[in-house]
Amino acid sequence: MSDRPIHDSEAKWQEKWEKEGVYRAEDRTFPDQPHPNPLLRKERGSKFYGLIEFPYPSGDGLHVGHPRSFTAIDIFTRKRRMEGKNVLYPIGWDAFGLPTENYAIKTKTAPAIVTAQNIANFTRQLKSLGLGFDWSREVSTADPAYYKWTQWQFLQFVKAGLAYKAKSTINWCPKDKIGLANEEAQGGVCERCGTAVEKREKEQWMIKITKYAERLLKDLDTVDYLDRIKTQQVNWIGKSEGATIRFQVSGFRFQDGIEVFTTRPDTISGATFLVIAPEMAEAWMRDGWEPSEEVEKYVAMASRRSEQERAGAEREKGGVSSGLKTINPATKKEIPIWIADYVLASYGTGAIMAVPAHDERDDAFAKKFHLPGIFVCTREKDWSLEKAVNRSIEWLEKEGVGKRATTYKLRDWVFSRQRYWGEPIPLVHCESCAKKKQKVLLIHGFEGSAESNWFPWMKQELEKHGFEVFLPTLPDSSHPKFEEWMAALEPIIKQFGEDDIIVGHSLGGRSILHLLSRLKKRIGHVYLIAPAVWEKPLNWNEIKKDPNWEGSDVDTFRVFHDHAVSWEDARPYADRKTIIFSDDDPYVPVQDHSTIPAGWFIQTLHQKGHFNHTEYPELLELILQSKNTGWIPLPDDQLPLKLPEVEAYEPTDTGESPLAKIRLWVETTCPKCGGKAERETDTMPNWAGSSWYFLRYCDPHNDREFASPEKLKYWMPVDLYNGGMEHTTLHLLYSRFWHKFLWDMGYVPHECGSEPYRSRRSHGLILAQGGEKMSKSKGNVVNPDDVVAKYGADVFRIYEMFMGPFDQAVPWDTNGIEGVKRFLDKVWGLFNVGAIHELPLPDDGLQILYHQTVKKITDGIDQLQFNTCVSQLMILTNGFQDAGGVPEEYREGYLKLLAPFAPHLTEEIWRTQLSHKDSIHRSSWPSYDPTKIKSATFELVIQINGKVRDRITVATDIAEDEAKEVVLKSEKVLTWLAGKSPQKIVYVPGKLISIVV
RNA sequence: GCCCGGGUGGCGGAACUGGUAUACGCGGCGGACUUAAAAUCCGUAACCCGAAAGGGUGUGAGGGUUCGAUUCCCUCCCCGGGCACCA
Repeated sequence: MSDRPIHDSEAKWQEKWEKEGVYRAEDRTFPDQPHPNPLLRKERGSKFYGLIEFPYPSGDGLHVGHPRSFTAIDIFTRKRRMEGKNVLYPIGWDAFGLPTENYAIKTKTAPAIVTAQNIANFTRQLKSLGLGFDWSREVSTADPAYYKWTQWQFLQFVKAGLAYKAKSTINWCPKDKIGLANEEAQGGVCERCGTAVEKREKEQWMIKITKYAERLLKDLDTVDYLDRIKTQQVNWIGKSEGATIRFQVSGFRFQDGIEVFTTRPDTISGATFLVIAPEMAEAWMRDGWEPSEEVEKYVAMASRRSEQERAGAEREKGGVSSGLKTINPATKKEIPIWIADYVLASYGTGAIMAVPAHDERDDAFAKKFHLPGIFVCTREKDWSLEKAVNRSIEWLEKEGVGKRATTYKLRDWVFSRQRYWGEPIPLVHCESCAKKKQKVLLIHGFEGSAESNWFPWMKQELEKHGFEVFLPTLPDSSHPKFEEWMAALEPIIKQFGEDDIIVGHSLGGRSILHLLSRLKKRIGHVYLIAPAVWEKPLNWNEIKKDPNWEGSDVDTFRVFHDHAVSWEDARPYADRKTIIFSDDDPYVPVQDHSTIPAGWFIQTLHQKGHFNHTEYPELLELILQSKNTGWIPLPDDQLPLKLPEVEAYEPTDTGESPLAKIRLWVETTCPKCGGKAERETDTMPNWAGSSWYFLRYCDPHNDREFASPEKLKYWMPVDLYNGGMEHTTLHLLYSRFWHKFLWDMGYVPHECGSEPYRSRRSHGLILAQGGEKMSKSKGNVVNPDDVVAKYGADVFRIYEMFMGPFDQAVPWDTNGIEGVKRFLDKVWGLFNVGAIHELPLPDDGLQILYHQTVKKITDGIDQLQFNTCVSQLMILTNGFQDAGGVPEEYREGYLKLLAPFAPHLTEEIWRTQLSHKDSIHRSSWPSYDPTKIKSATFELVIQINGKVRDRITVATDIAEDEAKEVVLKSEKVLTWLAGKSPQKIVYVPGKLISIVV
């Protein structure tokens, strides 16, 4: 018997597979309509998209943890391929990031060069493992052809008003000299180096992920994630429902009072004082409040303290009286206002009402500062908590002192990094554009006027914010003539430019589409509010009968409406385009991107009616997002904005990115006005490029779009996504959010669904031999290269699957791997013993074992139970060995079951010994015969008083009476019964008989 | 403190909707082959009592439901992970 071929054979097949394109995914067209609920959609159509978190190509090379996840999904996708699916299993590089930059600083090598070297090494390592990646789709986030689209997508956030620059307190790591997101500074220490973070004020780009909090929470119901992953997401989003209550402040010149958030408004009578966060007090001081010296001292001290110190071990509550008083609206009693840092500025409203009787923290604070803690229970004894809360909110709303409110722990995403090795943020700051006065044109609808609905209010509000507002009453709006309206509007728009804004309601919204495509003039931002553009052709006879339209001149409206509009034609002439629907509108139903082409940002406000009220603060808020800040997006044709080459990568002590030092790069011209402008010097975080890479895999070489809608429609959503638990809060949340936004914009086709991952699983860590974490400093790191060199890839793969349950942490065991090697040696031996004509014929036992194994592997892989799959394959292998060989009729099936686990060895046997031309990995998955899984007889277990006393072999289909009869005759049973008669006999078919005496 | 996991032989771990606890692998022990060793193969193995047949005990601890509990319920202990002054 020859030795099992390893290294030469493995390398040979790896090359051959690549040449033959065995793992190449084939782009096809979208075959069928997916079910609207992704959970029920299952794996639709002919495709299967399996995804692993693309690795960060660190200088240390592949860790043994990477192959655990990669091999698992490799096995899964190989099986799907053999089941006839068109499989996409791609690989790429999360290539931007700090370690590379730090290495570059140390060695004075360009990060791009370091990255290229690391990628080459990772590629070599991954290829040596025989993973069935489609290498033709390889992407790298640091490749300008890739980050062009990361930048472009970021600009879509800017244009939709979801990105903004704000001065915020950031977590500053003094060692790495970098601002960290809250998520990266958990526990008050830097995630990377463990140094305690400081608080610093810095202008940062932020993305409004909080706007998506509710959807990110609710849509978890539509995906199949591991429960603990869902739980972590839910906790991270941290929704709480309750009320905001406004407390009037006597003697303070800000008339708005103080708003607090509480989940227990029913306890308001017990509120004996208010507490505000020091940051709030600081803000008041900036606005002119002059507190006592003591307060000033306290606030200054609190702002110096880091989050970590504030949340520190003892949690000794500090605070100071503000000297201000307010009135408890329930008891009408005067209560004091305190300032204390146990109240967080960033949660709720930054202020609380303290109810010592109900809240431990308030109680501790009250005791320490000798504040009153009266207990007044407003809750009727038999009310549930929910009812009490609801009643109290009703009372607050009736009194006009408070209202129902929901808050989330989730904060906006701090998107800026003051570092070199990341995507440059493609914005320039133009002083002269910032100063320009912007025009707004408000267009009313059918039967409207400058005095109707919310127009007068909106005009006034916008003027307060410095806009020049045009609000014409259009001719004869009850009997609108198309050309007359156009003639009234066109001269106004002719004065408009790329900074200006048009807002149209209903028929006015429809008119915007006409105006843009007629005038072909570029406008800044258009808002179509419940635009009179319907998804389906209108049935005019029905409209005439509709009571909502009663008394209206439907015929004239119809003539106007017959002038066709096109979303597509209008699209190029407005830089930003927002459509707003009300979700309960009698005239205009909510539309989505199945009818409106990509590029329009569709928002649905939870409003009743057709926007006929006099005030809409939400609309105002949206329009104010178009207010020019002087930050100008680069036009698409100037993307990618490439990272300039620099000599020194050190971040600066001032907190600015190294890019700020390159004046030649920073100084540029404004793409809008052509004047002098300066580039943004911050770069994007790692989370940016990894938020959409799964979309790029669908169409990795596209240079006109980040991915074509056709390809996205075919491949998305990802069917199975596996990654580490360390990414279940941040990466998973960010990428879900990013994807939802692109979906909202229509760039991800509607058919894909708004959730990127149909299912998400997680693998456990691989620990070092003793059970502790692997780390370089402990010197207990196992290098995959060494394992592959010694045993080959097949053994390495199977060992990693066999170690323990996939989702649990397991320690590496040098001895354990030997068993796997023996297993594959045995397999090889089975195909090398004697001549083929000496093969045994299958007996009953072997037949059952084979069919059971097929079933077990078929189900087991789908459930990611790889460890038990391997043991079952070992059992079958032992069975064949005992029988003296593999019976002819099981040879191919057996090999195929093994193929996903040991792709090289099985291919070697398949092609060399069984003389197949095509790869085993493109063969079909074996099936089993359910009737051959059960044996004709089984061992009936006999229990007497719960103890096993005998076993009798009986026919599988034995009847209950017959079984009982046989059992009661058994000698052992008679002995144990000792003459007594059974009180009860329980029969479990196919299993046992339990006799109670 | 709160929320998730998880505690099964010497070790990694199996056990379907409650139904023979310890599959498979490692390691151990005994044997075969060999001059010898390695490799391979065969056998053995939870613990206690017993020469054996056999009996008893046993899935972190205690209790409960059940003819029957690793599995379901209650209380508690330990380990791992996440969140943590979130009003």
